[in-house]
Amino acid sequence: MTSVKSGSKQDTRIGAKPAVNGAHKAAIRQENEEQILAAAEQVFADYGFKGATTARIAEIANVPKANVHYYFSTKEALYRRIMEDVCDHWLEAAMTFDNSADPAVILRGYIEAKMDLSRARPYGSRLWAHEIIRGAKFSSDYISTTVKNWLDSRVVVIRGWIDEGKMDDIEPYSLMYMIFATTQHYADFGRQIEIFNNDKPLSEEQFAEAKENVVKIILKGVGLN
Amino acid sequence: MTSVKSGSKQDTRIGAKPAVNGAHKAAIRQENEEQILAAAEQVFADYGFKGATTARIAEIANVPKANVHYYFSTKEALYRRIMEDVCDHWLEAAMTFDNSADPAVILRGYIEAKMDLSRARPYGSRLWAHEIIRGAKFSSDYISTTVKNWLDSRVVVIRGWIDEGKMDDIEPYSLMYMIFATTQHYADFGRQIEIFNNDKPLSEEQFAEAKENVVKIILKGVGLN
DNA sequence: ATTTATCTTGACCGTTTGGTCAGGTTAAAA
DNA sequence: TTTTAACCTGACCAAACGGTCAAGATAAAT
Repeated sequence: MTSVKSGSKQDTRIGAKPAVNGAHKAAIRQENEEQILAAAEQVFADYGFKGATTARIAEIANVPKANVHYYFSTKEALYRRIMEDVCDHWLEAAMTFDNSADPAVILRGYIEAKMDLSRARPYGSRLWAHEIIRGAKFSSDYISTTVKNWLDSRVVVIRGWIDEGKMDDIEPYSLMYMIFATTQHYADFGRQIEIFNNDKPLSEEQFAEAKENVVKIILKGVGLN
Repeated sequence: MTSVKSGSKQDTRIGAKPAVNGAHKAAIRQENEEQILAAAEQVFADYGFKGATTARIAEIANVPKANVHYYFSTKEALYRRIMEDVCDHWLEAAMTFDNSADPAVILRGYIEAKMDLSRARPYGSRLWAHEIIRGAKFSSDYISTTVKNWLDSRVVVIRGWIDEGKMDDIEPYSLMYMIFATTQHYADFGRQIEIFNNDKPLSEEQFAEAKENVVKIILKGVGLN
């Protein structure tokens, strides 16, 4: 980790100065923000908004607490910023649920995308879980607009499939909730699964098998293929 | 609510005194403990162990904060006590998953029992979610013994069904995780579902339909019936 | 009627919390 | 080289935190 950041001692390395147009300062800012954001995502995911402390975030980010407040005015501002990131990633996965292909292909793709997201960014999933469990105090607007609009449009697509006789007559909301629940479970309850798995995280093979099983049960369960 | 509890003023009601053998004192203790436990379950479910405050618990239980500490020595003792209750209720639902009947009947019964528990005691489910998300710091022993033993024994039962050709060859752990996830989702993410449902909690009819859909998808998904 | 055991609670304590700030360092611009 | 703008942080603060306690109130036992 050859940090761009210089310590409190003067940096005398050759080439440590100019670059172009204040690139050094910009790099410092970017690196510090990233470190703080990553630490905050983890701490908020572990303890929720109320339970998380700025001191712990600073400790994990490896910066003094005052520096956290230099980059993010308040704990709430930091939390909101991370929620935005989480939502952006969720939207990305949502985009894989288009309506341009075979229902089975689309559902498989969406389930796999969500499970991969669960594995790649478990902290984001857990943060979302905290947020909803607590009553969605910061994100009810986002859910009742962006997410709900997306969900409702997918429900229409699914109802279309049902009307065309491509799948069983299943209430689409129930199906979508099931997909949400199952895919996020592998992140949110990852610790529990780990304990059941003899205190070892799921290997890549185990996770791939789990993914395939989830796809298989759901697709067959709604009469696809 | 004709409280047994007398205020700070003297209680001069006829019949307010003896009962039998200190029954009044016992009733006071029971009522206060119940009120505190109910309040604590809610507050811990909302904020997790770290985020919850004894002041908030006292406020909701409608007793002075010092009284909370009179009945439960520490915040942690109170938390552990509630976790025990939650585990007891989980065990009750687990018992419905016996191995004495038809696989479809057993699975249906277990799924319905877990969903009913989700609806009847959403706070317990959310508290469990907090506990696991944070890393099961208080309950990893319980999970790695009681819960794991139960789960492993159910996995054996399911493998038996598969060997007998009664259902598809599905990894039993994947199936059980799916049931855990989906049934608990209706409690843990109840707020999200409520928002999707036009800001109204699911009615009894809606919930019954959801339950039936979950059962239908999973049973068909694993090739039962 | 008196004693004893339990219940009640305002006031308090040491610690942790989110947040501030003055005074310093460093890098870029002039 | 000097100036300026951005970055850094130890020390600090008021509020909130978990927990304690002495003194009083109430109910059961004697």
